[in-house]
Amino acid sequence: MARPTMRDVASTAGVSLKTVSRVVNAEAGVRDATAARVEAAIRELGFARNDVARSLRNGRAAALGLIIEDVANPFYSAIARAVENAAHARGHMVITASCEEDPERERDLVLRLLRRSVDGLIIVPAGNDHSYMEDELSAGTPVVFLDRPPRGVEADTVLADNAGGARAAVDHLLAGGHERIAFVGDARTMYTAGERLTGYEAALRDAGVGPSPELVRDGSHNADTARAVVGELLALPAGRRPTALFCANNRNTLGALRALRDAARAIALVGFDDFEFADMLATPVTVVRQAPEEMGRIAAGLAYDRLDAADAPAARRSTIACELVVRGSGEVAPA
Amino acid sequence: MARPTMRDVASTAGVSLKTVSRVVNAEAGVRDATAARVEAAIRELGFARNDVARSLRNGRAAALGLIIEDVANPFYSAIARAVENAAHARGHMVITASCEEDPERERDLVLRLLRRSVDGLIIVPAGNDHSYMEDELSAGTPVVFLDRPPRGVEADTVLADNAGGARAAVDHLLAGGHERIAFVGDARTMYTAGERLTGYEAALRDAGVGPSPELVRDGSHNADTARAVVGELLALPAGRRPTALFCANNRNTLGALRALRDAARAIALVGFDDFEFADMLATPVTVVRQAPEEMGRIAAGLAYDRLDAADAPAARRSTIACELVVRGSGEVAPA
DNA sequence: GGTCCGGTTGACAACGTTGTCAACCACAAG
DNA sequence: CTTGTGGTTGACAACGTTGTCAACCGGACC
Repeated sequence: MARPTMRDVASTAGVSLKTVSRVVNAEAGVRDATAARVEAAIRELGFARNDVARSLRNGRAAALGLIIEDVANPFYSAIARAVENAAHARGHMVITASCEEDPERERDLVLRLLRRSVDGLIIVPAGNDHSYMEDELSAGTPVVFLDRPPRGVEADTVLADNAGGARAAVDHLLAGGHERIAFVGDARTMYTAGERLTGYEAALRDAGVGPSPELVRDGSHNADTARAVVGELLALPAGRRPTALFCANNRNTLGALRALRDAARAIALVGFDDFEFADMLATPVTVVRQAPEEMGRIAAGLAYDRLDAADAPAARRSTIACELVVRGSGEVAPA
Repeated sequence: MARPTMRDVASTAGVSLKTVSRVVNAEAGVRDATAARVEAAIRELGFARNDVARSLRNGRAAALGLIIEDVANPFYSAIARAVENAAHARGHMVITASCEEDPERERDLVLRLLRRSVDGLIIVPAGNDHSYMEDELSAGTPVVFLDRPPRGVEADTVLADNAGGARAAVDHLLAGGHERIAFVGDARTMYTAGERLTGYEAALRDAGVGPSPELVRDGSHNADTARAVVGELLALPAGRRPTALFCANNRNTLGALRALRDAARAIALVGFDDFEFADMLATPVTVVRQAPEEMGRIAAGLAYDRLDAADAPAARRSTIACELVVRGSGEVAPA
């Protein structure tokens, strides 16, 4: 036989379809003897409930949708893991999708997940306008924005304290006597990059260090471009050359470290976002640690809260502190 | 209104439900004028097809299930990414789940995914007996085992050349003049660890180097235990101490490197599985590179092949070569 | 004018489950 | 003996879609 259904189990056990459903879902009100007959039939046929039909019937897929930039980036895979843990605790599954900073693809993935009736959606947004999901939001589907806030709609949001973390990093370098501190990161139009750049600028301003446009390199999104950018910075004449680097995310940190190795230079460096081998480099890398697991956990919590809530709570925003982890690279003295 | 259905669109457009279905699925045989009316109604109501109902109707969820050990491990997240790419090309989504080496959980996740009618299942197995999925296999659901073979059933399998890679690593160390080469890895009951240990033993035997049980440490599954194990090895008296380490996976490599740093020692080391910062350590790390992206891509390909095939092909097995990447740590001379 | 034809459209059932409600039974109480 | 009660059980509709088949239409042909 193909795949047995409750109907098949019912006829084998000599009961009605509904009674099988009751047994399968452990509902009360079935006589023990009847339940035993049904269970025997289930084992005999190797029956397994069809969860697609179940989802259709009750309108929920028992799943969370997760849209991130790229699962292969450790920051996002840590988030994915945390979300999965939360979902698993509910007996839910996670449908993960990478949108690669493409707003078009983000939108496509969001709509596809909603068409599948996910119970909630956690999304690291790539786009600049999320008004397209207004309908779903007001329809009550829990949507949580992670790492970056939504634009054009109100929704639960979980952010790192990007500006605070950046400020701590730059303050740390300033305290070490640095003044020519370069910023190496993504375009400031990208939310986290913008916030980190803002924190960088604020720290410099508060320290009375004038801005130096030449040292602000906001436009590199991967390790290769960061490597090239830092190569350029190192090639500047001595008086204009930075004595320290602030790298705004893990891709840029990697690229910058490669450039320093290429040039056999060891200038001060603080990276935003920790990484597993940070303590293993010749000069262990000082970083601003984010807490991706915690961010993922909290985001899932907000989604489930909203799912459970009788009335729709107002949009909530949670900001997670970052922590400066001093390891050595940030403590290199100015040249 | 709640969420509009085709029925709503139909009554708005003044056509039948079926005609809406035809337009939504871009089926031929609808007059242009009619299609235009339907499309207008779709836009007016903000209709989106319910894919759960669609999946129920045609028996396929348009999704791939992926079971791995842990998304947060870069080896697995690279696989996840490759599988997602293949699925995306088909308009499919991926449901990813981590089973943490727990056979119980593996089984639970497999059954849950099958209950959701996934089109295919790609699984890095934790268990020792997969006969429980025989029914599904013979029912035609494509199941591909990745990184480790199934036991108790026949199914498509994609493996790395573990023994060959290990042999290449140990040959390389032997060629460098090492004889006391330690093995640091998981329990040999775990497939990949067993194969790598076999390759290690074969290489030593072929080189005429007698076995040294003291140097075979098969039992550490994470960085911390590997660190402790290597600490013990380094504490052996000079004549018994290894002059080189072969670390059987990325967790063990990390732990071993930490132990070497702790002891401020630099003995030769080759790791199985590459990692992003391997070239950035004080002594760049020589590794046997696996190709997780390729493994994931091929696994997804096998699953889709089987899905498309008219008749069920026999179980296929694909073995992916590994490549020795020489960077420095494997070329440290014996003490 | 009748017939056939291709293109277009719609009625209906089905996918497998769960919620609603009514029916049924044995037994106790009046 | 009748009525009520609580515990079991089942019939039926519904979730929203798609496959099957029949009906319908206008025009070309005899």
